[in-house]
Amino acid sequence: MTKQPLDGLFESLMAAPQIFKERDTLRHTYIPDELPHREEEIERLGNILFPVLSGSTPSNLFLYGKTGTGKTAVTKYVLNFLLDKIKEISNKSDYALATSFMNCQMVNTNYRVVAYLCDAVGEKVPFTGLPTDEVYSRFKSTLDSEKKLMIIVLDEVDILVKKSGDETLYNLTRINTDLDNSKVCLIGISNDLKFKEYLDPRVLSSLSEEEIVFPPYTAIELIDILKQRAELGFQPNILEEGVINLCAALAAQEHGDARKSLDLLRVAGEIAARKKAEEVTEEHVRIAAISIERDTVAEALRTLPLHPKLILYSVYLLEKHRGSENSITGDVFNVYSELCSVINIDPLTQRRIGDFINELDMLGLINAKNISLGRYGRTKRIKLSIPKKQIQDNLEGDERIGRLSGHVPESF
DNA sequence: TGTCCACTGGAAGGGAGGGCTT
DNA sequence: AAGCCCTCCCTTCCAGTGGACA
Repeated sequence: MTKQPLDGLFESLMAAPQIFKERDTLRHTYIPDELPHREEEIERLGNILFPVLSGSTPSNLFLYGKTGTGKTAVTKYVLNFLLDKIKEISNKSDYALATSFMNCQMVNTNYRVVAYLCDAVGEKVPFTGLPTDEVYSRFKSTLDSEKKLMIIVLDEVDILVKKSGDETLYNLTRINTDLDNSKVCLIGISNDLKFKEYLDPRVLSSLSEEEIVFPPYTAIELIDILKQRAELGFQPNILEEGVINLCAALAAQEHGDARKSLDLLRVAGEIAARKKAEEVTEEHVRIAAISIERDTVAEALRTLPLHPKLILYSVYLLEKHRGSENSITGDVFNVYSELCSVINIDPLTQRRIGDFINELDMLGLINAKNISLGRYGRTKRIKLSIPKKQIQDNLEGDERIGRLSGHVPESF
C-alpha cells in the first residue's frame, strides 16, 4: 500500500512534544471534582436541594450571574452529587430522582420544552403535530405514573421567555398541584439580571422562592481555576510562566468570564501543539485571543441565512463605495433590493429587513443605533463592527454573494 | 410651536411544511 | 382524507416618535 500524505502528518504530530495530558478537561463543559471559589454557591444550592434525599420537594430557585460565572457548572456539580447519593440510598427510598437539563437557546419554544420533558421521562412525542396541551398532559401522566421527584433545569431561561412568553413556565410552576405521586422542582438560570421584569408576577414569586446570585470571578480566582485545570489538562511544566496570568487577565477584562479564560488556555495549547513548540508561551495566548475572535466572526458569517448575508453585504458595499459615511436603514434597503434583483431573488419587505438589522446588531456584526434626522425622519444609523476584509473573505465565498463581487450599486 | 418625515417596532395573521387523530 | 395543530418565516397594518425646520 502506498503511503498516504496523512500518515506523514500523523507521524510528525506523534513525534512532536506532547503538550496535553487530557485536553477535554480544559473545556468549560468539563465538570472537575472541585469547583474553586464556588464553595459558597455549592453549599447554598446543596442546602436548598437537600430535601430531595428525604423525598421532599425542594423550593424552586433562580440562579443569576453573567456568562462564565459558574452557574451551569455548579448546578451540574450539585445534581451529579445528588444523583450519586440517591443511588447509594436507593434501596432505602421508595421514589426515583430524575433530572432534566435543557438549554433554552436550543429548546426555545413552549412546545419544545414540553417535548424535551416528555423525552426525559421516556414518553416519545413527535417534534411537531400535536397540540402543546396534549404533549403537556402526556408528560404529566407519564411523570405521575410512578413516584418520582424531578428536577428541571432551564438554562438561559430568559431566551425562552423573551421568545415564547412565560406560559410553559407558569404551567410548570403550578404542576405540583396536579400531580398525585410525583413532584417537580424548577431551577431557572439566567445571565440577564433584568429578566425578572418580563415575568408574570405569579411565575416570578413561584420560581424565585430561592435565589442565588453568582458574582463574576476576580482575576486572582480565575488564576486558581486555570491552575487546577492546567494540572489536569497539560503535561507538567509545559506552561511558560505568565501564561495562566495572561489568560486570567484577558478574561477578567470581560467581567471575569471563566469560560473565556479556559478557552484561551486550551486554544493556546492547541496552537503550541500545532507549532510543535516545547512549551506554551504568552505569545501563543495572544494568538489564541485573536484566533478565537476571528473564528467566532467567521462562523457567524458563514452560518448566516442568505437575506441577512445580503443585508450585511449591502452595508459593506455602502461603506466601501461611500467611504466611512454612516448608512441609514433606507440606504441599506435600497442597495439590498438592488442586489436581490441582480441575483434574481424576491426581496423581503423593509419591516423584515429591520428585524434582520437588529439581529446582525445583536450578533455584533454591525452597529445599529436609533437616531433622529429631525424633519428627515427617524431611522437607524448602521456601521460595520468588523473589518471590511473579513466580510469580503467570508461572504464572497458564498456562491450567490460571490456573483455580486465587484458590483457597484446604481444608487451610488 | 406645530408640522412632518422616515422610519421603528408591536400585533395580527397568512401560508408552507410537517405530523397527529379520527 | 379531513380536520387540527405545530413551528417558522414572512407580510401587512398602523400607532408612535425625535428632532430639524418653517
